[in-house]
Amino acid sequence: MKYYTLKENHLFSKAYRNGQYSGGKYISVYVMPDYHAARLQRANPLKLRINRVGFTVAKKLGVAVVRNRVKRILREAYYKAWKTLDMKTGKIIVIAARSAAVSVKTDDIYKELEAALIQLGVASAKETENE
RNA sequence: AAGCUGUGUCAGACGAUCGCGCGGUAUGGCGCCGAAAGGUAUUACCGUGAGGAAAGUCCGGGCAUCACAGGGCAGGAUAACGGAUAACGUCCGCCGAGGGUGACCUCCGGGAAAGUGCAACAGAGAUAUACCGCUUCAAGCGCCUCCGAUUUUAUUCGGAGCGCGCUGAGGUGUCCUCAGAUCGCUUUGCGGUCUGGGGUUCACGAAGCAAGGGUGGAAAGGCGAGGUAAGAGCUCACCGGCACUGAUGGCAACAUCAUGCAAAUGUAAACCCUAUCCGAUGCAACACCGUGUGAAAGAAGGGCUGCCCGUCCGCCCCGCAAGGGGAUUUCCGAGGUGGCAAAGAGCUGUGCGGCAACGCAUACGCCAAGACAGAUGACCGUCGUUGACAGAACCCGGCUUACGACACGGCCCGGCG
RNA sequence: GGAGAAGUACUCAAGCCGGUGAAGAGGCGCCCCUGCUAAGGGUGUAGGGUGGGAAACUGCCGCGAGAGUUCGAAUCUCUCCUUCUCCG
Repeated sequence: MKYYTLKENHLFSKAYRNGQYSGGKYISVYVMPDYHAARLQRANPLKLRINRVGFTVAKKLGVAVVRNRVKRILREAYYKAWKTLDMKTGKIIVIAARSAAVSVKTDDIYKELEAALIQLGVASAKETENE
């Protein structure tokens, strides 16, 4: 388990209202601190401290098949970021798709997500530290 | 070959890497989150993992709850006929009507001789009429013919005619023309939209008739002959229509033939009538757990949740009383678990029955998605390149809508034999 | 997921138990008022497509879309599309 899915609607609206924002051509990213991070860490059997992530795809983008596909690509991009970058934990992250994201590949989404996460101070590249 | 038409099948495949949901086995944990109920990893392996429409939510069921055998009213649905089905507004067959050269397709396709309503405008008249018209009779006028009188004749007067033609004022419409208002411009005249005046033409006595005229979606069937004062299904032939008439064929709708009839505008996707069917609410139902020392009603009522009847439950106990106790009913309740997935109105093959929908029998045949921010993706290679519409949410049967490719049958046209 | 409601001109809308021309208001144009503007008053066009005409004017289509019933549909019936509301 690499993240908890964010379910509560009030947390989504709180993230939109109070969170730090970074937007690109395909996605928008909102980040705010998770006040329940300590309790969730204790609840986790492995005592890991992980993020809560929400993926948002508006109905405007298309029918259910298209929306599901976009959501999968966003999730794939987050997995890749978790593996390759040095991520901070105990955050609430909301990743929202824009209409341009319907017809692009994973690499393009990932590049934008990486840039946004670094800009917001959530992640830093591992490779640069090693070099 | 092109076009059209009907039916059926598939829904890209294989391989490599990374990754996801669920189930099982092993591993691991016995902690943590929560008031409680309850929830929970990690890793490895194995199995499994969206559709023909999963969609629209338009019908029909299953299932669940409402204490419920039943009856009536209201309300709703369906509508040729026969079958299929758990059921249906679905499917099959068939009948009738309509469309197409044809294969074939389409039809909310009962009743307007039970009743009510509606049918604008136009038109003389809209479910019954008589404006024009045609014919007869009568009045007046004119003409014609005949007779009589007068007169030399012409002429004049009177009478007669199943003889011929015409019809005063007022009001209405048509056409022409004039004036005014207003608008436009190719601006001092034309055109458009209105209002008013004048002139011209035609018709208006009674009875009969409904052929002809034009209006309209619709004017008491069409056409020809006879018939008549003029006419008319008034009569007849042919065609058409109707029938709770008969015969034949068909289970039936119906078809054909015979016989009879002249009452018959359209509209029931207007009310309505007839026949058949339907309790309501939907998995956000509902059950259980948990939580509140919850709230309300309270000896009246409650209840299938539109109404009425029936049925059922309750209307109790202590006490002289005040009062107390218990029963009953209703409502709220964050959250969790179940409902929920595996197997049934299932699929496939074969045999039999049936025109078919489908049914019966059989195989030691096949089948295991299931969440709760909601699981199938990314990238690379090969197959010649590209894959349309599109994501299960309690479960089934249909319908409708969206849409790619392929196969098979058939029709039409042209050519050849 | 389920249950409903509505769609008429640029906007708000009436008409929706069928009948000639689809009300009305705002907005918009013009005039008056003012040195100018706003406000106010008066007045006019009422929107779109297409055909005739020089223009005034006028024919046809058009009430979310498409079929059907009817002589005739904004209105009745069916199927789609869009928007909104409620249940949690």
